[in-house]
Amino acid sequence: MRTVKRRSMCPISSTLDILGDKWSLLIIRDLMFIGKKTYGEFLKSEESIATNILAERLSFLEREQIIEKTEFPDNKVKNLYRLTSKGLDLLPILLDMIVWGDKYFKTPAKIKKIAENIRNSRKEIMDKILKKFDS
Amino acid sequence: MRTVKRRSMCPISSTLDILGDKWSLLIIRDLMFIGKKTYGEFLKSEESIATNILAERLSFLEREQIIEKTEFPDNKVKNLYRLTSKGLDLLPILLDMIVWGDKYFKTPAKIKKIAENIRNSRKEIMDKILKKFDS
DNA sequence: CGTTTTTACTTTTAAAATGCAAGTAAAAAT
DNA sequence: ATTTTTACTTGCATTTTAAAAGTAAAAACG
Repeated sequence: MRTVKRRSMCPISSTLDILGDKWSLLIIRDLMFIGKKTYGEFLKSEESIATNILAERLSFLEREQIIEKTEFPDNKVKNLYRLTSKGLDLLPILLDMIVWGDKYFKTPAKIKKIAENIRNSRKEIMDKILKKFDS
Repeated sequence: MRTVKRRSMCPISSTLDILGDKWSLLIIRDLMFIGKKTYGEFLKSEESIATNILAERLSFLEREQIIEKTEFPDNKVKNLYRLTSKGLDLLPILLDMIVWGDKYFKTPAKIKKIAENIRNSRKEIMDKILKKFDS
């Protein structure tokens, strides 16, 4: 089981201790923006995460209380993952990454529009996305 | 030599293709907030990066044009690293990580104040930091 | 009701990345 | 002339990641 050792008291360092890898924030992206909720859906993402890595990351993020796992209604084999408030608080970081990534990489026109929208109306976009997760 | 393969056209994924590890953003933190500029200074950071990893990351970030290396004035053996505008554009991400990390980890009082300051006056703080790098 | 399919993993093994310690080479300081 | 500083590189062990195959229980199907 993966354990977390904080390398220092620095908040940036500690954030990276948990999220500093190539996959964790993609899972959170899928939950935050794409509406994915199950293991099988995460597995189908374009970036092709390996199944053992996905399993390890999901259980780690759950242990860190960034996501939580619940049962799917009327189905005992399917599980439903969702962001906790701690996970939802990562929204600003993801939005900044969209803006930065869009500026320095070639992206589809659709994404360019989203990035511009974030640059112009960050607060409104944040509220709109968070509203979807109101419980 | 480390090469970058984009896993997808997603800007978040592409950002992580470059910065999705435990060290790169700490080097950028040292440049952005701590005023470090040389190999030896980065090496002394509290998080104890290994010397070969530091060397690899510096050359990778240079190749990605996030930092640039110049000669130290009046010293042929010392090098001076600095952020490019592409590197400076990572400031929002780092600020968000300070806020998130501070919220969910125990941090020194000094950092708590900085995090609150970022939450209340994000724009002003950004301008202030960027002004230091005006060239 | 029996068989197939779906779902969510786990296991195995190979490859790559990271970490640690020691070594190097040129310039600067003494 | 010798020592120290600076910026790395090299070799090797350990850890992490990746790819592929396997498992087990529930659900769907005929």
